Amino acid sequence: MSLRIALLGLLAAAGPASGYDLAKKFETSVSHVWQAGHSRIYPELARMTAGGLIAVEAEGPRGRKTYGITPDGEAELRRWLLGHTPVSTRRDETDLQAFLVPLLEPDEAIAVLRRMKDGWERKLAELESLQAMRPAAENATEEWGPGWLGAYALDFRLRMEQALIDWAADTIADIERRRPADPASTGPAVIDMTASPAS
Amino acid sequence: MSLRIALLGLLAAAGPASGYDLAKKFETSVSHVWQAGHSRIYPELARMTAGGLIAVEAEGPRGRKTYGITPDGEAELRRWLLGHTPVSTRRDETDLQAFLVPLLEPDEAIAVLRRMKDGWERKLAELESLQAMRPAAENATEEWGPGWLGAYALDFRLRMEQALIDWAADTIADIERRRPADPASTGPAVIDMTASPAS
DNA sequence: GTTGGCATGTAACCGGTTACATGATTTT
DNA sequence: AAAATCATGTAACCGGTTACATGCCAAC
Repeated sequence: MSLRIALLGLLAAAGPASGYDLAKKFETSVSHVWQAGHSRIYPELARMTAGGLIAVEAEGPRGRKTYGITPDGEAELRRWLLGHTPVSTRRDETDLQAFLVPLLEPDEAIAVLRRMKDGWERKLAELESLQAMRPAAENATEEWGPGWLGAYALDFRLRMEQALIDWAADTIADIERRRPADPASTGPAVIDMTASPAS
Repeated sequence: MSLRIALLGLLAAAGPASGYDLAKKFETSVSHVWQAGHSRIYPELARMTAGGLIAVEAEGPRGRKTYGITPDGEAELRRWLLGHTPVSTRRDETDLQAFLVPLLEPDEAIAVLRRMKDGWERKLAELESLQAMRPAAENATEEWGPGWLGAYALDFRLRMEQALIDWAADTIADIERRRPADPASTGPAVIDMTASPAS
């Protein structure tokens, strides 16, 4: 259902668009928040048209179909936004890596965490440059409205990246603090299972 | 591939277990980080056994099969943890909601954000109580090892929840600041599309 | 006239969820 | 004897990814 909502949201906020347009928006603006390829978008648009949530408003050159949101579609979108309790089915590989990283030797764990941190820092820089690009009007006194779409989400993502970076830094520091000072103990890189034979 | 890694990780950290045991661990300890139902776990265990990553170590009462990780399995796990660059395919409905919330009227948006914040605060409290329950030994001077599994992940999740709560609080404040003071402008609850007809 | 971007779609596959299905053992 | 829990599996469905397939139009 979420792809449907994302599409309705884009049509509501930015006006009529074709499947191609929407796919490109998913690649650019929305990509930090949701991803979808055209191969899922086209069938979904067809189903939504059949369901009366959107309608073909115009047909263009290369078989281009421009879709617009219908009142039914707006109602559906509103219902979701107002009534939907977000079921947070987190399934990010990063979480899993955070969970399993203690299985590695300290030096290895630190190396892995450094790599993760580097990636997040690059991502953060990218998002910050995006934020800097936003027109000043949006940062100032402009009134509430669809133009704001994305500003809060960007802030949201920025905070997430920052939290990830902080976690990595603190975890690296913690491992270094605990690491046995004896260099000989940095032994063979094998998972040690003897310490906890059972749960 | 990630379910496979999660299963290998559990077997490496906590020793041999049955599919049933693993499914229960997914419900409890791992659930904050990764979810999987038994209907995916059993076939995956079968495939991993066929691939030599795990092996049936014992058979119990009700057809119970206890699996243990093999050297090949450990190697696979290590390879993933060391070499895997996390492809962060975030697809959390919360992100989407953050993105679309400006489509609502200020009052509505605030109500939605408050609800989200409440949920995260409950989750945070739950995680904090989990953290408090951890044996003191783990917080002190214990050496690096598989016993640490979960402590960093818990910290990770705590930081995420806190960042979400902060974002919601600041966003609510921002909307309130911008909201037109005139009560009459809190008009019909319809998505206004006139302000931005095209991207 | 050829390259590149516009534009739409389908098919195979993969991983996850929900529901179906069965039966053994232990506890009350 | 009944209920709860242990324990394993399969099937239908759904959503997403990758790859396949086609063709139009504009620019160089």
